[in-house]
Amino acid sequence: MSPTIDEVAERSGFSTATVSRALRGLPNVAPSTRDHILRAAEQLNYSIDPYASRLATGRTMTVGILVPLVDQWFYNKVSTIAEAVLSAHGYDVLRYSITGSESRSQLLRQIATSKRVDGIIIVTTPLDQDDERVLTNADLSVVTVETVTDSFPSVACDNLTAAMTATRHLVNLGHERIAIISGLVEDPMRFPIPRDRKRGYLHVLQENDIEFRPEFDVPGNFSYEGGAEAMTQLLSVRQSPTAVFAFSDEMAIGALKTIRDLGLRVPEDISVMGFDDHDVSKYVGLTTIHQPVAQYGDIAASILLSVLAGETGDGGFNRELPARLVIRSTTGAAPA
Amino acid sequence: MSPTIDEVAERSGFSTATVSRALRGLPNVAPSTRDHILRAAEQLNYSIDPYASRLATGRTMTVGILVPLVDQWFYNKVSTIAEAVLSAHGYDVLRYSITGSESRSQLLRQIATSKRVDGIIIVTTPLDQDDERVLTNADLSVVTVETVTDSFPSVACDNLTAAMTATRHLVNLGHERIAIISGLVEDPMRFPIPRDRKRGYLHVLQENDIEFRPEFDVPGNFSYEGGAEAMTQLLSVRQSPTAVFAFSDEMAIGALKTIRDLGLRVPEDISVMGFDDHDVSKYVGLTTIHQPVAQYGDIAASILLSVLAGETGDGGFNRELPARLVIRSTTGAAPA
DNA sequence: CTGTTAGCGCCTTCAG
DNA sequence: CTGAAGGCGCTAACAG
Repeated sequence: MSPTIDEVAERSGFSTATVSRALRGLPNVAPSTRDHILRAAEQLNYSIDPYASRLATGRTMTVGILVPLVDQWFYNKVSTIAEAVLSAHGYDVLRYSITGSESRSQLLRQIATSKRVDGIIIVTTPLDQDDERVLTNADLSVVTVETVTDSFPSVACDNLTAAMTATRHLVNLGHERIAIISGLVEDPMRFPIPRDRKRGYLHVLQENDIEFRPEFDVPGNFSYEGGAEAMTQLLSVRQSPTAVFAFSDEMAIGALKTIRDLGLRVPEDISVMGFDDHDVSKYVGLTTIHQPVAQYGDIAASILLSVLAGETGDGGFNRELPARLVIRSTTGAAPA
Repeated sequence: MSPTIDEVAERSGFSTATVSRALRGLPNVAPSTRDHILRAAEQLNYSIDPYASRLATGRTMTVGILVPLVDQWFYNKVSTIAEAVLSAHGYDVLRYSITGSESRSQLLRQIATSKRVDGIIIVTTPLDQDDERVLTNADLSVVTVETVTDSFPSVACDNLTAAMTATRHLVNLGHERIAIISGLVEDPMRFPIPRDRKRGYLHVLQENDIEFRPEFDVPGNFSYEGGAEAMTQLLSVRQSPTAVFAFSDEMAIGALKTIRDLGLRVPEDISVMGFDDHDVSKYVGLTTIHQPVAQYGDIAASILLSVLAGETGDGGFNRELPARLVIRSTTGAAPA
């Protein structure tokens, strides 16, 4: 079996209490004593049992990351970065994903009662009053990404403005028949992001006296395939769009395939723009809105760390990061 | 504070022992008793403290997944799926990624002594004798993916054959100047995959009396960018290649960009093929070798689960899954 | 079928 | 600066 703290105590000639202090770097241990103990631990190849430690301290030293659908670039990026900074600070991280069957609230309640984590990063998922209360009552530190509440600190970009920028880009190119490939086909949770982006789109349409056509709003489920399907639907409309703004790069790329399979040219016949700036977008020449996804993970993790460290950063700490237009080759002047 | 087992015992009128048994679904509990206890637990919103439980049982009910560089499609896919099946079976999962600074062996040793996991899925990473011993001594159940040892069960495809298939496809199209964009620039761990694929490539070259040109082997680091850079290097060679076989789709896509930026056409001027069948590949029309990545995660998790359950499946259980050529539009006849 | 009694390995007062 | 002792919440024999 692996060595316990008692063996280290015995070998070093000190009590387990002193060994515990020494190993954790606490004060009130004589330097020579500490050396002695560290050496003994080293020789025994000893390592603190994290679970026993947790039981004794009440701190789990693990945090959760909650994402809606883990198999998307955005979520992978955010969680990967967050994991890296968290684990660099000694935390274990558990990824939770909301699958179809469990509702967000159930999962949240389960996490809250499971005594498994000290804190959690909630990505993109909206929270209602109940959810917030459950989290607060469970004494969990929480940070949200791309969703804001008035209870927890958050990191996000201004989706409304970003969508306006995207739409304006298209309008400025002379497009008037501009469609959107929006969010989820079924959206029981009412994700705020697609809504904000659509509002930005509508705003710019109105600003330019362009009438919104309901058939120009087709959901794409944030997937390649969904984007491709949405596009075939959009192209089947009489007076089909000359430009499409997809709410994620994956959907935009799906749309591109549909367009090209039909023998249409991009951007000569139709312009396409995405949102996110997926790692692959640069390589397929997709015009898009770049949002600092990696930073979301980085900053969210850092905030969570400081909250866990007890640094009471005056409560509501909502960071808004800039998004920007990246023009590549899938958008161009509207056809004559 | 959250309720403890004692409170449930008190409220239900049974001892903690019986409560423990009832809650875990163990036998030797009268149905009515169990009902009673479950109800009490429910009312208290009680949930077993996993860390206390771990301490008492010695089983952590958590497993690790070790990947080299987590920010790649392949690893995300494998680990996401594996996480899903593992957590469906009550396990927590911790992702470990080998970063530049820590060596594989260090990490492995750390994991082995950390007492944190019962088992681990090791993806793509080669293991030497020492590594294997460390893992075995720590009494960890291990399953490997895309790397085989004679100590642990594994899942993989036949990279040699798959690479031969890929190369033959190119040869059959009339190509003779076939380059590869291979693995890591620096490969201290000596990953077996790029080696196997290169062997397959060389084999087919030889089979067809095509001489291997060393300048036709450029590493691409398995990234979009690396693939793009490798391609510019390949195109700067006198008598540059008419076909390129990249060892991952990301690299192939990077290469495509370089080619097109230079005004060359694909596949008329140059053919490109990848490996993996990345989710995006279908949408960019990339010819590639499809390997069942999701299944790797699924099967590896299942095997690990059965090993953890003590089902001694006669030791070496090496599953080899089929890979297949998927012809799309980036490969074509060699230019005249 | 149920309860009692020891721990699991570590941390934390509280003395010294 | 160091040690003794009790307890974190749960499980595992062993009795009954």
